[in-house]
Amino acid sequence: VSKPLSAQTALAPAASTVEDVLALVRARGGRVTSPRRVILEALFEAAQPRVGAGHLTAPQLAEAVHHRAPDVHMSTVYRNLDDLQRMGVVVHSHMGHGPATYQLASLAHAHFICEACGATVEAPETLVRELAREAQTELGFSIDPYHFAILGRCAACQ
Amino acid sequence: VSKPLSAQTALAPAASTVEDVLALVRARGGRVTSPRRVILEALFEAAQPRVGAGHLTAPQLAEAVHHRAPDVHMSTVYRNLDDLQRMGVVVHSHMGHGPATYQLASLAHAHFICEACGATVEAPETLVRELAREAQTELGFSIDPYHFAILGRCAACQ
DNA sequence: GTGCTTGCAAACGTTTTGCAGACTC
DNA sequence: GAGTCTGCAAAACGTTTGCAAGCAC
Repeated sequence: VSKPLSAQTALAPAASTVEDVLALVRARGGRVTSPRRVILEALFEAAQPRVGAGHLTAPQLAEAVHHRAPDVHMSTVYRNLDDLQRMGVVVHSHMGHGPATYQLASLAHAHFICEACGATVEAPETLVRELAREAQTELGFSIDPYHFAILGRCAACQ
Repeated sequence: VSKPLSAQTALAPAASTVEDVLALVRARGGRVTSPRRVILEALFEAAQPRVGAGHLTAPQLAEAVHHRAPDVHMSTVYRNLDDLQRMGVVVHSHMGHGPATYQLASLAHAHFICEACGATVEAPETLVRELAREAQTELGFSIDPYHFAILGRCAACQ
């Protein structure tokens, strides 16, 4: 049984700047603090195509945060990730083994991960939607397609 | 002629008794020890429809093992799960949050898990096969459908 | 001022490791 | 006899918690 999701609000609509997200945070009863701002900045930075795939583990995020604000504590990072998820502006997913990764809700996408070379492939939306449709009609199940990566072997590694 | 355990071998064909699996273990270069036998017995027991869904976390498995053999150490459980996976007779998967779960390879199946009530729904093979086919034709990606559960909300909880 | 949020330290649960001795084949 | 496997102790790892002080609103 997973954590209570009852307090989870709807996911954030596309928000393209840190200040957009902070406005959402405020609108949803959260406060704007400097650790929170830095954490969101780091998540935005990781989402830059040149920088990364847009998802970071909590330790990776903490390291990025420490470049700007060395005093932000690990536990603050975890608590913020939790809170930001409850506010619907961040989502986490499980990519292969190892710790969960976090990303901005507005940028969430489904993943395939190659077990051999570690490559991550973004799943096309059509495929995701089709799976969602089938799970709904056949099982009455409404899937959360971004939460778990699908593992296997990429074209090059088969 | 002992086989290296470093390389993963093909998954085991249907093996319906502990002794069948142990024969496979021997055939693949593993030895038959009493902790190993007890661990497999516990996995078989969990697969009984009346007992459970067929998958246990490592701590759950350790507890079951301790009923029969209190001296089997936690680390032995982990090492055996590792070895048995390498020999292709056990697989693990990630079901929602929390630790990985292990099951007999011959009984592996894909899962949907309800985030609200925790119910686990076995995915119909047709659906799994279709997803596998699409991932292959559209992305050249060969999926391992049993490794990760798909989260969402079951019919009752939507 | 209220009460959300923070830093710190300590603990938690799961998993991995090094080692010497025991056991299977 | 060779090499796998075991129990033990210790540590690594990611994560959570209690608390008193600090800060946003």
